[in-house]
Amino acid sequence: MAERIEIDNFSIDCVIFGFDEGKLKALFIKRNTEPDFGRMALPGGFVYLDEDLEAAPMRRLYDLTGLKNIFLQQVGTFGKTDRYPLRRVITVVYYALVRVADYSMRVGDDALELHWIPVNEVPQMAFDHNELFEAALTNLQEQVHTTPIIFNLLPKFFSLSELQEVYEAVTMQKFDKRNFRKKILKSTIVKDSGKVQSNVDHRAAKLYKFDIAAYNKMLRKGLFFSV
Amino acid sequence: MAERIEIDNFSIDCVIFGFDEGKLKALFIKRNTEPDFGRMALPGGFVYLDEDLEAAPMRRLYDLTGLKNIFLQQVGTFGKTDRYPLRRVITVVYYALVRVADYSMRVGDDALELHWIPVNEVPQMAFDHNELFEAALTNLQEQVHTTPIIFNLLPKFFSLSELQEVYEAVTMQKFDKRNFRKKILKSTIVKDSGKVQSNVDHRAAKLYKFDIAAYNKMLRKGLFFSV
DNA sequence: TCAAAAGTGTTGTCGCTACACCCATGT
DNA sequence: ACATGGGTGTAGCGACAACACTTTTGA
Repeated sequence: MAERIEIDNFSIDCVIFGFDEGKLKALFIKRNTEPDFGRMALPGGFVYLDEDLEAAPMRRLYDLTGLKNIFLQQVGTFGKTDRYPLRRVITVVYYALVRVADYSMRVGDDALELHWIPVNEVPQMAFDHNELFEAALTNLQEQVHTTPIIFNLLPKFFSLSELQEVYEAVTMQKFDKRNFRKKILKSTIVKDSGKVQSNVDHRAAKLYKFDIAAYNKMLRKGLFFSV
Repeated sequence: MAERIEIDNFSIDCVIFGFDEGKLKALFIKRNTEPDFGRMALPGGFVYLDEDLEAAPMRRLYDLTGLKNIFLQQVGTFGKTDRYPLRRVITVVYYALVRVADYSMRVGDDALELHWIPVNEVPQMAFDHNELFEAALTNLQEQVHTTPIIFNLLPKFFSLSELQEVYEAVTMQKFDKRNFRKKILKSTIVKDSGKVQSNVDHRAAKLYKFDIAAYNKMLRKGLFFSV
């Protein structure tokens, strides 16, 4: 295969969110090249000339995590002339939602260190990456109210308590257990899977799954989901 | 001044919205070069290497309309490899909201024809511009529910009926007059200007103005505006 | 039997919707 | 006087928030 050409003033950066140990976390890399050697940064890279824009973050994500077909959302494009010190680079920011259980840590060709960090503990990053990260988090928090993307952070089968925990982690609010369950069940976007938890040392919870058909039908009728 | 360098695989396109004759319209150009000669298209252009990203749509808008400091919102970035026939071009879409009364039609260097067209009558456009336009319109319709950007479409002083008309044009819904007025006045985001309409052949309406200070205070208290 | 989390209803309040008539002004 | 849009209040209903105890299960 011929060498592919990168568009060298045009990049993508990814904020990879995952839900783990009751917290919303994101995946960062530790830079091993100048500039900003040793600083944390968002995983990113340049877009190939013959590659669709959305294919670039997909490719980067696959390289880093081994995951395919994960949920990706475009956040925005950042293009101040001085945002990258070496030359003019415009970047498109995406966020991904992954099920941490499915994830298998990889180390790419460049032997990057990877770190999952809770979203309220992210360090000072390279370049303008803190700004990019905040934009992604804000976008996620807005989306979550009107769209059921949060299911991308959960395994296929989940309890209502787990669902509530994810919502609480993302929105940074607490919800009342009874009201939360009423709202979710009334919306019909989840359905009983018939399964229950196993290997828990207390009463096993019922497991539900996301009902995408019911959700789409709801949207077509002009209703919106909201938590 | 030295010739400025364009990044020739990176452009911006603008959807310029205005409110006129009770309708939401947008400004289109008729292409006078190949490819797609004679087709309607969104006004756009390439980004200069030494120009901040947001400066590019501002510049284009000034060239076309003579307006500065107008409201601009980034919608998204489109980058399929085949979206532009001549070569790989990634484009960032913005929309602008203008007061049509302030607008003075200009014809640029390239003697482009400009047309204001109601948003439900837009023709088949060049390239993927219909898709870009739909993305902008959808974004505007979503924003309008949570943010008072719609005031950018109105003159400084406006009646509540005019405000209602704009909301109806943008959201494509009808509102009840009494309920609408209650909601707007309760929100405190408009205040009485003391003025009234003149040159109308019926009872003159009170004129209001947008109260940005009250709006910001409202946001800080964690409330959201919604129509 | 204890610990730990699952699961479950009711009441009050507030906000939204639906709805029709009189008022002021210019011609 | 008439035509045109400006301006106003209420009642019913549905959605949401607040709130605490019993049940199941495994250790």
